Amino acid sequence: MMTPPGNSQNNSSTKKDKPAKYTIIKQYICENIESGEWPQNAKVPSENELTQQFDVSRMTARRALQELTAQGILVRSQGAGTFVATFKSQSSLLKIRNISDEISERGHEHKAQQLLLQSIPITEELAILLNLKNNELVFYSEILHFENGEPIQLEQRYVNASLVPEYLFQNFTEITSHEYLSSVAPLTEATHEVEAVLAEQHICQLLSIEKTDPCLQVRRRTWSKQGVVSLAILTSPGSKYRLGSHLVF
Amino acid sequence: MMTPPGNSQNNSSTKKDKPAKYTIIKQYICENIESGEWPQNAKVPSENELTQQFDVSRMTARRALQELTAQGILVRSQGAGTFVATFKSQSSLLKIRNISDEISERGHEHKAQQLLLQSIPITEELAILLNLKNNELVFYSEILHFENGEPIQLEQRYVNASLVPEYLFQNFTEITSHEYLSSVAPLTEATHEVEAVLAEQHICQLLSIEKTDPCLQVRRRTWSKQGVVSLAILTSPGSKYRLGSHLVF
DNA sequence: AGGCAATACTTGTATATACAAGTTGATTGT
DNA sequence: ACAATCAACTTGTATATACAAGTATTGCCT
Repeated sequence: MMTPPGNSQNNSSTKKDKPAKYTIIKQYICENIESGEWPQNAKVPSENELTQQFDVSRMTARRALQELTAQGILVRSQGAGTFVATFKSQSSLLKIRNISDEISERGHEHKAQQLLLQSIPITEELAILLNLKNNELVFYSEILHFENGEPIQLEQRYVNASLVPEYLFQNFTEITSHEYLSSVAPLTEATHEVEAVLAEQHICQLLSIEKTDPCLQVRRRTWSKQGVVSLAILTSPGSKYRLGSHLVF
Repeated sequence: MMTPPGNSQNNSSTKKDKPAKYTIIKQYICENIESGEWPQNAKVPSENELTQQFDVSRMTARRALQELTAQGILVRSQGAGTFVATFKSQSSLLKIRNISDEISERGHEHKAQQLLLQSIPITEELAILLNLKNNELVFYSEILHFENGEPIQLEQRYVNASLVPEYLFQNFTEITSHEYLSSVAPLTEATHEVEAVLAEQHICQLLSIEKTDPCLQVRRRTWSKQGVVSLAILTSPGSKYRLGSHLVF
């Protein structure tokens, strides 16, 4: 009998084969991160150091670091070193931004992303929901277009201002509420907005978190010729669990 | 002025540096997939073939294939070859299953996952929601435990049966409704279930899809010592957009 | 024709090497 | 004291090689 593809999922609980060297190094790194030995932004051993510690070639040590980087656990910087990713660099906030890279990777030309950042009048409800004072909340929106003007994606984020590094603000263009609405209007209908606010309440319940819990909200809506695909995420930064997501075309 | 970390996000629209060789190969592969030249399950040129076509070393060709595999675009099988990933192998359904791999990768022992598959009485509402006849719907649940019994994750999936390959059924243990409820009871409270059903409606609105549209629903809830993190996804398989997500510890 | 073994091809792991390019800190000269 | 230069270290790209291990086909023998 021929085994159908995908059925060869050997139950990983009974793995007697000795693990590969790069796997051992990956586990070593993960254990140090999980135990708190290496906190956020901590420098992890360089390729050469791992080469000596584990008596492997540089390419083997490199593979471990590269795979953990692909998983978002580490961050590498040419010339500087490899570091434990921070919550921010692992969060949806940054992962969603990488969609821009994914698009260009597949050869599609797309306009430089249009970044809009502004303070908005905060409803009392929203302030309670995010457990924030007025000046601590930042509304952050981003639009991507293809070269022909076809909209790809609109993002709207309500973010705790203390989570946004100051230098990031310099890259944003502050616009008036009127400018924002006129640029977004072709994309989003008012009805959707209303529904989104309603859904907000119930997602909170679905997540089993109190409305007064501090949280990072990312709301995402993506357009295509076929229709609309959307995703809403609520992440509690207090927990050690990091919820990441990405969209693949 | 010192550049803060993360600010060195060179706008990828003005990249004059000639791309790396492995990048060119990646684009070549992506273009053939996007144009439909290489459909799902199509065999991609092997490492040796790419080596000759692009006049690079095997390791360079290999890197292109590996990175696209990490992105879920390709699927590799030792001895057989590299293939374009199918919708199923890219979908949330399979990606969520990989959480099990991620856990063991980080050195945590965990029990073999408990798989429960059963036909359930379908409410009329649910049948309309999924646009399915009675015998086409499959309820599929999965529970992960740590070795000490601490629950990690419960998944509940209502899936179009035609999307589930037949051979997959052989791996599942069919249990009675009573057995299921008794095993799930310690994990999920009734109140959460009620809220989930309510949220279902509003997520549908948030996604701007009709309730009669065929869709694949994945509902996920994850436990930790700190609290509960959960994610709900609705994907329209009719569109060419594939929505993937994963959870990182 | 059926079963079996050898073979060719594929991906997986691992090493060794070379140079390019970015970062950091120390040294040196003004 | 300041600035420029240099050296050391880091990651990025690329090649060449070797063997292990899984898959599929071919062809031989019964």
